[in-house]
Amino acid sequence: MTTKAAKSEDALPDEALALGQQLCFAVYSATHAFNRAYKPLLDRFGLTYPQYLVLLALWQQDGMTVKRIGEELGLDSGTLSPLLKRLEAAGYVGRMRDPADERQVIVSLTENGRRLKIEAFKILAEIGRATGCSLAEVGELRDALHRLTERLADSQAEGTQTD
Amino acid sequence: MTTKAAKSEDALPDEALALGQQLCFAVYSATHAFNRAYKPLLDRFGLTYPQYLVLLALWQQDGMTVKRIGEELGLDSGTLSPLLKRLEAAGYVGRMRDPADERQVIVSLTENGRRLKIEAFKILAEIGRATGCSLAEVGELRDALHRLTERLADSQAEGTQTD
DNA sequence: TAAAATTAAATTGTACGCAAATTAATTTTG
DNA sequence: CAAAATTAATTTGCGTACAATTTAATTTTA
Repeated sequence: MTTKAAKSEDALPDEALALGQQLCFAVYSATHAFNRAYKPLLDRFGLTYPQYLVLLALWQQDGMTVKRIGEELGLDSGTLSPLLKRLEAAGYVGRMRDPADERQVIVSLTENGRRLKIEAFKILAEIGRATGCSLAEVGELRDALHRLTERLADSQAEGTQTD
Repeated sequence: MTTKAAKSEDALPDEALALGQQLCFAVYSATHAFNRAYKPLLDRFGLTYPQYLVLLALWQQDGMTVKRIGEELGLDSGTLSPLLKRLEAAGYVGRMRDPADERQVIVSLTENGRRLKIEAFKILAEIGRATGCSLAEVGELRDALHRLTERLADSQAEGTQTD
């Protein structure tokens, strides 16, 4: 009588809570695995992984504002402000107030920052090798994750509605 | 002559570096999306997501050592020690030195910690809804991520070899 | 068995990541 | 056009993460 779960309402078995069953934990673990894989490759340049993401964004489009970079990466200025200062101190980017709107700060690659792009292709290849995935597999998994991220964000937006 | 990329060696196009193309960034973004989705659900209990992961682990197997929990979650004692102190302060776990080996600290659920497990099923259901994935989809994506994580970890191990 | 090596946690220092408060500049609007 | 509202960055405070160091306990081994 006491052995079978409480309310039959959900009927979720105990194993449903196991870490290995959780998609969120699989994502969380993969993030850490990527971080560890990138670390030795980025250490040579004194970069952290989030800093590298900012450079990836700037290599595609130089001269973005802090806000724009935040939109690209899903980070807020509270995270980016100190990070960008470190990137500046490392000599990879410069920051200057937009003369047309002094509230905004424009972040631009330095010569060193631009030069680093060549190295990024090597890092990319190295990581690609480490994943052991075909381009097709990478593409599928990436797209599935993007859809997942989108749905999670959407459901957040719903919960925020003023009804 | 100057327009076409440098060494034909890799022949990776510029777009290969785009954030949207990166599997690592898709994983990174999904992690943040999960964190944001969990936050309002966990705030009610004064829990962070990593703290919740520790509870998930303890609900499966109570009374683990710090090291064992670290192996389950892929975290080291530098992260877990302060985290577990907060879980203790919140009244969800107790910590005590193993009398048989005073180096080890055994972490056990309190009555409140055990009670919370019921709520976890609701959180699980809520997140499941937010992902908008079928059980089959979740399973596939999760397994693909586990394989990816494994391969990344393996390639790390290789790089550490003393050859 | 005493010294050396190993092990488990905790601690320290650096860097995200985010919420909330602050500051400064620009828009809105009354 | 001046006050109010909004916006962009910065700052502050808290909680991960992780490397490196420290402390204490246990094993190894000499």
